[in-house]
Amino acid sequence: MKEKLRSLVARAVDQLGRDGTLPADTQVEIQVERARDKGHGDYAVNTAMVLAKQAGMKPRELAERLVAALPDDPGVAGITIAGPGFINFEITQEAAYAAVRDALAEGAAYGRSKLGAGQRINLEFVSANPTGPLHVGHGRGAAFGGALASLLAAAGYDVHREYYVNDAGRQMDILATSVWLRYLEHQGESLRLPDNAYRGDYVRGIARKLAGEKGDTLLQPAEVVMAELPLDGSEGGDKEEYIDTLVTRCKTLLGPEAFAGVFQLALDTVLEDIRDDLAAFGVTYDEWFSERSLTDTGAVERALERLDEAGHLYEADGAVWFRSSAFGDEKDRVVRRDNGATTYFASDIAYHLDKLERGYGHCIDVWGADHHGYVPRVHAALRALDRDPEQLDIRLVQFAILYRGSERMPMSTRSGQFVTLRELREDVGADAARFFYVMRKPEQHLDFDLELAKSESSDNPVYYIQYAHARICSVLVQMREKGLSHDPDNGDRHLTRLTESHETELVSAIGRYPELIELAARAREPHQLAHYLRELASHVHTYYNAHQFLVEDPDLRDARLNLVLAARQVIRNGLGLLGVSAPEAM
RNA sequence: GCCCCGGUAGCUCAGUAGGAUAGAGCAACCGCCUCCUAAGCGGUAGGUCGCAGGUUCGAAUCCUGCCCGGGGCACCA
Repeated sequence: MKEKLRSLVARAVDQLGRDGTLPADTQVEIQVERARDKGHGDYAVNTAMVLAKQAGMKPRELAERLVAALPDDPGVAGITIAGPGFINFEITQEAAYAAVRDALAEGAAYGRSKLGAGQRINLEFVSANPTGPLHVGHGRGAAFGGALASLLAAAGYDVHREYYVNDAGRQMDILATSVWLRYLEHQGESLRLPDNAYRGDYVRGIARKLAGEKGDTLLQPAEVVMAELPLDGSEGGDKEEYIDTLVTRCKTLLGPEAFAGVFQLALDTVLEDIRDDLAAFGVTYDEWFSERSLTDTGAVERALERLDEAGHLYEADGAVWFRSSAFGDEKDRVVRRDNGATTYFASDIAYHLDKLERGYGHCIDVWGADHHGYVPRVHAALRALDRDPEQLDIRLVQFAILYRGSERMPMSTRSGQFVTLRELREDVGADAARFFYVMRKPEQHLDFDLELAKSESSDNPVYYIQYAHARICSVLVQMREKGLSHDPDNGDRHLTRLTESHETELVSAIGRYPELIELAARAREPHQLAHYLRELASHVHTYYNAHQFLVEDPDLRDARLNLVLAARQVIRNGLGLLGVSAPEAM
């Protein structure tokens, strides 16, 4: 309907261009909006106000000319000019009921759009280091990314969900070392855990697994392992230097092969945990992309060569630097350290180049807000490689802070006292967790109230929406118990019986769903869907309280059932995109 | 110091590429279950949209400056 109105107005503008009211080559983006106020009809167009200046006449006057030039359309019931020069359209009941018809006919496909036209999008999200279980901060990225992926897919994009696995580098070495130290403990050695070691319980778990597989073959006396180390941070030394020394010693004592074994066991265990965790959260991936593979295949070296050939690399202080400041970054960045190893940033350049070369014209990265300083350098790298930085859309997601009542929950992976995503799921349930995470726009800090998420009350928006769905299901159960049946075709023939204000509003809300999918997808804002669903549920509850659906009159009854079943379909579809279930009963 | 995000009702937040009288939920107060699940509904009350300028037919929305809160500024990942 929105599109139809747009084309009607476009034709009117052309017409005025031909008769000289407007400049002949007038170009304007015609904005058709849902009227916020019922008194303003169903749709509003502001074109007259936008073009008033060019036309050299008052907005209302131009609006009148436009209206006069509008072609007739059977879906339009009335046109009025209001306010400063809005053209308000009222659509016919028949056109409005089409939403109910479509929702029932299209079912799960209702709301799907061709907006994306099959364009391939690579959506990378979570990508947490596999150094431990996901915590609640990652949960927001998972819920947001998962919902955005579904939303974009519903809007007609070909979405590829990807997790970038940081399976190389220092942090993973530290994890492997931490596992080995716990293993030594498990074998009866007593030693002091470094400040910077990973100390969560899961490390002990991996250590036990290691002991189970390797027995005491990896055992070394604690005195040897801990001999002549520098001072640790808490001892007045440098904790980074301390842990690095220990990592090096670990590699030496174990030998490259055994160390690689410990490393791999730690990686596989943690990654499997993450994968299971996300799957239970309703988030799945098309690809788990290994950072290490970029080094193994030489992709990192190739990327650096390309930068070098283009003259964007230079040496200083024994390291190789990328001249990112020439491409909008605040300073240059190291891509190869003085010890010869490439940096994480170098891998990231290769990774993003790889994504583009795999044929994704558009890439979306979902990052934690703490990585925002990293954005300019990645864009700089793409620019330096003659790629359009617009192709990489980086969405930053702010922190989620957990509260239990008024108590703020602490979080720190290193100390091991974080609240894991798994714990959160088990506490409040996956449905509530996913909804709460996407309810707020991503730029907004999220106060996640555990008590509220768990409460089975009207305070809780998840249950409110799910309840609307369950109530409709329950009506059908009641219907059968009363020995009645529903004839959808008959209902369809009598949709015009739905004239109550509660009914027309619900019809209108259902009709808005496809528009909302496009809007939310375009803006990459799943929270719009969450808010819409709350509104839709509100219409359902209001209607439910105001009117009986299972009335005597079979025509009216069938029509009402068509309406609420259409609403149920939209709730189901919408919740599905957010990864929230739509229970039949509660 | 520089960069990013936020500042809208007592609280938590929406506000759809600047649009008509700024909206929800919670909390507060008043009502509604012999009737399809009260995990619900109706009503009342609640606002200098952080502050000051600017842009224009029109600004919570765009621009500039300032104030407050959160985060980030590694040869870590």
